[in-house]
Amino acid sequence: MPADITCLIVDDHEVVREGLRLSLSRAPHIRVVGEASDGASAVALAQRRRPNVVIMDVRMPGMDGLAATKEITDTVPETAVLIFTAYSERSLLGRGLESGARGYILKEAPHQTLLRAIEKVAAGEGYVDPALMPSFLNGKDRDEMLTAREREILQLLADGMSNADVAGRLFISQETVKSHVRHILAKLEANTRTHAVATALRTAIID
Amino acid sequence: MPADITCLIVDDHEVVREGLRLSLSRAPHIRVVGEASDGASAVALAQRRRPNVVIMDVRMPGMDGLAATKEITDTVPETAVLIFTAYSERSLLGRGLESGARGYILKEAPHQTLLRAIEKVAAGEGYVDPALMPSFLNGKDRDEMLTAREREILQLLADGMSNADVAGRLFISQETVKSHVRHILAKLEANTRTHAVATALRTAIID
DNA sequence: CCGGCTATCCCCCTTTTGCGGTAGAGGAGT
DNA sequence: ACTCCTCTACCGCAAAAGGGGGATAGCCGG
Repeated sequence: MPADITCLIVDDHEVVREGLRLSLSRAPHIRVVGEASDGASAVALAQRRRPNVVIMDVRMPGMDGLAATKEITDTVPETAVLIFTAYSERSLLGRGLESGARGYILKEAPHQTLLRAIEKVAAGEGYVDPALMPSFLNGKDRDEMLTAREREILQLLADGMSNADVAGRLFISQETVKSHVRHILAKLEANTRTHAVATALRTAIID
Repeated sequence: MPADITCLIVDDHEVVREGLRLSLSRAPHIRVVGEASDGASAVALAQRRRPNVVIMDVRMPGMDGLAATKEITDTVPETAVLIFTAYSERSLLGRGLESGARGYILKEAPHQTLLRAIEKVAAGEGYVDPALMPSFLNGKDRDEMLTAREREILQLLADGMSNADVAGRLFISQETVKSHVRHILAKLEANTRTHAVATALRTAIID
């Protein structure tokens, strides 16, 4: 019989932390050892408590869940991070796993599924929500197709910058920006930069 | 001593419903009489159970929280709707109240605050989360400044349509569309349509 | 060592967008 | 009745964006 699984809850919404606490309290072998409502305190708490699993939201004020995940997996390697997020952020799966997360589960998952995912990642295995597998396998995991540079440019477009503005900001030629934009449009199957930015915001490729 | 407050929970995330159930179970005078995970079943349940209060999320698959709110306040006038949503959707406040909601509270609110809000709306009073009052009073409640037509056009822009496309869709002249777009840009303080769409998506003016 | 990916840059051309000003018709409120 | 707002529509012009074609250099993995 294994020891208890220690668990850290990270989410900026009080009500979600309550819900998680309630769900986890039903599993006798899981113990919640802390809660955080933003990335920075999540990292600090993880380093102090060294839990087996961190249940991590992505969208949070200040340091977001992906940055916090990278920080935690770098400094507390024995801790497994399970990303816990909404369906609309499904395209973060790729970057989530890149940043060191061991699992990825949706907020709409029933709690039995959540408990199984926690056990899996605590045992050193990976877990990906079944609802995400189709898009993952089809390579429709859209943000994976964008390079870091392209995401960076797309982010600036979302802030209303023209090609010239972006070129100035990144110290590159305007022609280069146009080139990147054309690639972004092709990859996101968008006709206009506006459409590309909307798609990216909707699937949380940028924010 | 008043009778119990009956309450319906509407949110598409299992974990949020759990959290609400837990929070509300701590208040002896509040009784949860139902749960729904989308707008349509929320309306059906409200009509059958006729609760004192509906705690309503906004973003949901299918019928959203605003449409459900309008439907409920139209058909079950004795029921008070309390909109319960995330900070990033703060600009929905105006439309929320328009659609008949009697209160508006943020998901990050501590549960005592939530309980107070429930009591207030059950008693026939209004409630607006204090965190939203500054933007409300300053008139920075951005989506209030956009007319219905402008929102409609902005929504189409977000789907990647050109002025000509929008004109065709709405059976109006392209010049008219340009006119609307200029007004939108001015109101949202955006330089480009892309910026306007990004702002609108970020503050949930459109989706 | 070579092929593929990435980032950079350049040309030309057409279409779209943004910005200025202007204005009538209809509705709501005072 | 009068005013304010909204939606509608037009003109012209300068800037920006989109689409096509290229090219070069670095870097990484087979």
